[in-house]
Amino acid sequence: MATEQPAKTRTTRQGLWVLEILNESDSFMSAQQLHAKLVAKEKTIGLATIYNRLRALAEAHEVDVLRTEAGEALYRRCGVDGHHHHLRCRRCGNVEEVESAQVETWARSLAENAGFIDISHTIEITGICAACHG
Amino acid sequence: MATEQPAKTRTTRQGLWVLEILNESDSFMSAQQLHAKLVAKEKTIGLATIYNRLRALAEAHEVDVLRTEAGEALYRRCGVDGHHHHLRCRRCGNVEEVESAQVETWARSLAENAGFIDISHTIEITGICAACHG
DNA sequence: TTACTTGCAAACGGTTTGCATCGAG
DNA sequence: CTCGATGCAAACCGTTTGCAAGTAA
Repeated sequence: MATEQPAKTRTTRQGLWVLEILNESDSFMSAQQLHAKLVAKEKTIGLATIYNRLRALAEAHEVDVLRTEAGEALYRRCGVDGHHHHLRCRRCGNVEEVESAQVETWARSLAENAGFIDISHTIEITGICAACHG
Repeated sequence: MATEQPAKTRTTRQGLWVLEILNESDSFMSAQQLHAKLVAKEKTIGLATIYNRLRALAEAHEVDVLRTEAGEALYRRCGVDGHHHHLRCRRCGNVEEVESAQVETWARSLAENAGFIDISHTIEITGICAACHG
């Protein structure tokens, strides 16, 4: 393994703040929510910077990205190791993680059988959670 | 309490055009692509109308909607009966349909066990197809 | 006739970008 | 000192909406 250092990302105060917030939370958040959290912490940072950092992190696969039905992007720090999917309540927005080796296998072999390579997949299950329809 | 009005959608020339295009194609398309196809057929119709129709159709579950990574909405006529998912090539954009009762069951029971109701799900598998990496 | 539909144009909301300035290396 | 990072403001882009005119029922 090469001691790859192509990541020429400079260490800036703002960049660290963004990571800090991402690390503090274990659920998806939008760029604007992240910005709000920093403002709440009295950190001065521009929205543009957040979008820049987030895009860089996404390209480097350091965060996972998903889109809400409204077209808004949600980000979350997500180790490449723990691949999983989400069960989200459409009412309260709460997200639970979901894993299933079976489904992972199904998706992979299906695509392989079709001659695909470099396979990836996304699964989103939504509904109204018990607390919300109780 | 509920003054339920049934679908009181008027039959208009434009509404029919939109359905016509949706019926002609068996793959997802954006509102703008749909508009372009109508223009190509010398049909005069406003983009706003297409968005209106499409939104109404989506609310009535007459079309399926999904979002591209770029946040653009794609629509497709899709009978409620034939629920299926997609295997898409990231290079050529080709889409194949995929079905699996197993996975449908898995998704449903998973959400039910978590106490969810009104469950729905989306699965997107992507990769590079045989023709593209051959 | 009634009131839903159309469609132009303007508003919107999330995201990206131009560019002058800041600051890490 | 250099060159990437920052962030305000403005551009972008897909989508929604206000409203006057058109039209199905």
